[in-house]
Amino acid sequence: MQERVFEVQNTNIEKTLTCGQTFSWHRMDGKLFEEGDSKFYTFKRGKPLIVEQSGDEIITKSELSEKVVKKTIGLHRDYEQNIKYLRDNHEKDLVTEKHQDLNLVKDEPFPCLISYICSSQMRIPRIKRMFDDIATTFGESQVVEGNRLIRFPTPEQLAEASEQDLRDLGLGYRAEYVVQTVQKINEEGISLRDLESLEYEEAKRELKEFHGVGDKVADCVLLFSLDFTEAVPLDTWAKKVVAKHFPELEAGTYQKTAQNLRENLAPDPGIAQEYLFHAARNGDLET
DNA sequence: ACCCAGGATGTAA
DNA sequence: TTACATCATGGG
Repeated sequence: MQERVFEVQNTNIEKTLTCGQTFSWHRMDGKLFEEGDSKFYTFKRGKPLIVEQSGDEIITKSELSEKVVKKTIGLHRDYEQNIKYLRDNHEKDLVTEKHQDLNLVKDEPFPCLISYICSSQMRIPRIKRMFDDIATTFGESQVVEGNRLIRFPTPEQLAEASEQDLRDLGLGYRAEYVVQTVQKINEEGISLRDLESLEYEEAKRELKEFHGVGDKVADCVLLFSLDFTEAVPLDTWAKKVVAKHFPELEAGTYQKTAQNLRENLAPDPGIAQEYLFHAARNGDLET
C-alpha cells in the first residue's frame, strides 16, 4: 500500500471520524467510540484506507488515488469560508473556534444509506453497533497489516440477510426498511454513486424512493456520501438549534426550513450544519 | 416504570 | 396539505 503524508491545519481526524457523522470508520484495534488506537480504517471501492494523524501531519495508506483519499477525509474542502460566514453573518464565534477542526467525510453511499436508515430514533453509539454487527455478520473481513478489518457487505452480500436476521441484530422495525432497500438496489441494479451526477432535488427524490428514507435520512446520505454540501439534515438537534439561534429561518415544515437554511446559513450549508450540530451536542451551543 | 433517541410511514381529518 | 399514532430496542 502506498503511504502519503498530508500537511494540514485545523483538522482533527479522530474528532472527524468519531463525531457521529460517519459509521463507516473503525479503530484498527477496537471500537470507534472507545479510547484506543489512533489509527483508523475504512473501505473505499473495495480497498482498505488507513489514516493516522500526528500533529499537523496526516498519514494515509491505501491503493487509492490521492484525489480519492483526500476527498474521503474531506481534505479538499474550503472550510474557512464557512467558518468566516458563520462568524460574520451569524456571530457564531464560539462554534467556529471550537469546532473548526471538524472535517466533512465522504463515505461509500451504500453503507452510509443503510447506517442512516438504521439511525431513526436511535442514539449514535447504538447505530454504530448495528453497523458493526451487520459488517461482522454479513461482510467479508480482510487481514491488513496483521489486523483483521471488518468490511460492510455489498448489496449482494446483504441480500443474504433476512428481516429476522436483522431484527436479531437489534434493528427493530428498521429491519424491514433495510431488507426492502437492499432488494430494490439489487433488483433494479441501482448504482447509488450515479446519484452524484444529478441535481440536488432530483437525487433527493430518488433516495426517498427507498423504504425508510425520508427527508432527513436522504439529506444525510447526500451530505456524507454524495458530495451535496447543500443538503441540510434537520434532525432533533438541528431543529433545536434553528429554533434557538435562527428563529427567522424557521418555517414550520422540513422542506421550507431546510430551504431557508440552504439559502442563508453559509456557502456550504451542510458543513455549517455540522458545526452547529456538534456544538449543540457537546453543550457549546445553547438549546 | 417512564422517557427518549441524527425519523419514517400509514391513516385520518 | 397537516396531525397523529405506531413502529423496536436499549440506556438513562
